[in-house]
Amino acid sequence: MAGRNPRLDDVAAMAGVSAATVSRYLNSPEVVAAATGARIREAIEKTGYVQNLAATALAGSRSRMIAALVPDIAQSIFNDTVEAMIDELASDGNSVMLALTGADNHRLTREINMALGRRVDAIILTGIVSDAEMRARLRSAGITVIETWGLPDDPIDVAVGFSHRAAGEEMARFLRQRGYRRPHLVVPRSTRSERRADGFTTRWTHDGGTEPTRLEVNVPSHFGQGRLAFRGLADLAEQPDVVVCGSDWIAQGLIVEAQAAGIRVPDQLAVTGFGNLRLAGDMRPTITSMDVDGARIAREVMRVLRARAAGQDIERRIDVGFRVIARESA
Amino acid sequence: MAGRNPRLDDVAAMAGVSAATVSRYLNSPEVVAAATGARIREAIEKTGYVQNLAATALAGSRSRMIAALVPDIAQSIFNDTVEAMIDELASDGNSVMLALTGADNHRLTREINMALGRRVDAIILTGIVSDAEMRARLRSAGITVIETWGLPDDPIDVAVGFSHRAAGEEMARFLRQRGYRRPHLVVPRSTRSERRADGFTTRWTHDGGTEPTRLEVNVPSHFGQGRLAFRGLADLAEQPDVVVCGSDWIAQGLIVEAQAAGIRVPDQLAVTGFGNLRLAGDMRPTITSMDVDGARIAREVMRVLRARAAGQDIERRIDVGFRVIARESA
DNA sequence: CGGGACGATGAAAGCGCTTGCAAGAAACTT
DNA sequence: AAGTTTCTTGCAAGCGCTTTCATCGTCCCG
Repeated sequence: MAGRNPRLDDVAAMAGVSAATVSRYLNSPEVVAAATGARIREAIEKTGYVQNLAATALAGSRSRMIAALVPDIAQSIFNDTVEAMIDELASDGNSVMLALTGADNHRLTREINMALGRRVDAIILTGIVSDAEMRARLRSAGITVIETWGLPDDPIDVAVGFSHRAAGEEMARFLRQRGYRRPHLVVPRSTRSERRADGFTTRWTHDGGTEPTRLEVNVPSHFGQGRLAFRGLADLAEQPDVVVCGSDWIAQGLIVEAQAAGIRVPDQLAVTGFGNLRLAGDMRPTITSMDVDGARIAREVMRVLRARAAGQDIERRIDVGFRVIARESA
Repeated sequence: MAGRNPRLDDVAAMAGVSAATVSRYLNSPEVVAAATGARIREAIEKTGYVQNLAATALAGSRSRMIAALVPDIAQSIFNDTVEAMIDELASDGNSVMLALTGADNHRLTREINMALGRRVDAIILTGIVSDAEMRARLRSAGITVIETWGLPDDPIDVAVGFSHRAAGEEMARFLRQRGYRRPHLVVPRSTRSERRADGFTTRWTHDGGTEPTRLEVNVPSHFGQGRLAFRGLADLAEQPDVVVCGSDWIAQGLIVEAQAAGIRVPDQLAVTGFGNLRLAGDMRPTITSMDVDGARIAREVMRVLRARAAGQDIERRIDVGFRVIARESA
């Protein structure tokens, strides 16, 4: 074993047992005799042995790797969820392959293939896989596939999320009840945001309101887009009394810009965000937002994963809901 | 091949060649004859073959997996760098194992072991590995280890970053030159931030200033801590004329809170941040900050990785520098 | 037209681990 | 004391790929 990494054999030889026994000790210590276990432990210590997990994955049925695909992490509403999941997965002894899919389909496809190639135990998706062929492949891959944040009618395997359309409707109901008349929507170009905006519009007009005006902004959404959105208001024929933003960052930027222009929020212009990020409660004024419990999503994902690992059945659609957090800005 | 994933053999059989040839086609298409290649391509298509990368890693010398260890991603100054790196690595055909180490050493150790076990080709660290034994293990692991953001005198392998001490000194110089007299430091409890604060203090007092007051805040730093920091000012015996914040988020929170209290920034109180996040340029007033080119760090990391893959030599300490971005807030 | 060079391919030996099967030892039973 | 169980452990056959070495044509040149 000079010059190379110690292997199972080396440990076995030193402990005076076979490789099989060492393997058993590693995977289920309780099946080897206590005395033998002690010798093995000592040998591992002495050799500095580190199990080669590539070999383990190949020989065994599980890789203990989970792929998480997210659009981005630079500034993302998903980060809390992703962070919580990675934490939990790590303490269960898994590794997480994080892949960024951006907005385009091509990268999603590439990363799914990569994950499949690595024989991950599960794939956690954020964002929608629209390609039918890919959905079929994932479905037949024989691994756990969890779609998060959205809640499709027919998930690939399991979905953990909420209805974005319903969330939009709820916001419309809330603002209408507060007496606002003329909402303006700032909508990031993502399927989810658009769905919320559609839900809002449907509900608003259904309740007798006039069709809300709408401004589309690029993803990922950030502070600066809120500023742009504020300037965009000048172009509108009629001024809105409330701006419904697709994210808290946009709301934050819009508020700061409005204040700089001497406009009082919410007296002269109300603003709502989405995501209930920490900053929403910290801004002055505090931002009315829509809360989605990212940590809850992470917990449910873990529950699914653990149930699957234990061979138990699990529901296919898990609704974590949402709720409006009424604060000062609207 | 009924009921199981297609293997190299299946493809080989269908294409009428040996497994070795298919393997060659996969790894260096140019060495197999064009006609053979076409047949193989077709067979891959038909079988829906996906290379088992666990087996590839075991048989070959590389795993094409890179481990990236970061303290957190929920709200982190490193995210831009991490995102850029993951992107680049993916387009080079690598997978990224992302692990969160938090503030405590225990998780760092666990995740390094996991990475070593997976036989990753390289480990990219953010944050300092202080444990001498772990440094030794990493050093002797025979893989590329890149420490980022910091710039230790004696890197484990390669370091890409800048001197936090020097950055602190530079900020002191800058503020002194602007005529400020009484700085107050808001310092997140991380080695890097503390080093910058120390650099600031050293330089400031060396130049004849009085020792700056200092408030420590928890990591990860965020908006809300800026608000707390502002309230903390009331407890100071003498009011500062400039608050030097450990991050742009803190600066942002502090500014918003100060404005809510009717204090004009920077006339009555100047504020500086760190990181030059997008929001720093977007706030009103815009925030004077310290720019570290996260994308540049990512690029340099990639350069190191590619040089190593090509067997070339590379310098051990790569200084990406920093610079003060003077804006309205100070 | 013989011989060396070269290009394309196959055979087979691993890479380091897991796991089904079987056997030996030890502990109970009757 | 012989027959059963129950524990422990070893043997050996993979898991699906890569890679060295050897083989077999072809092509080119003198």
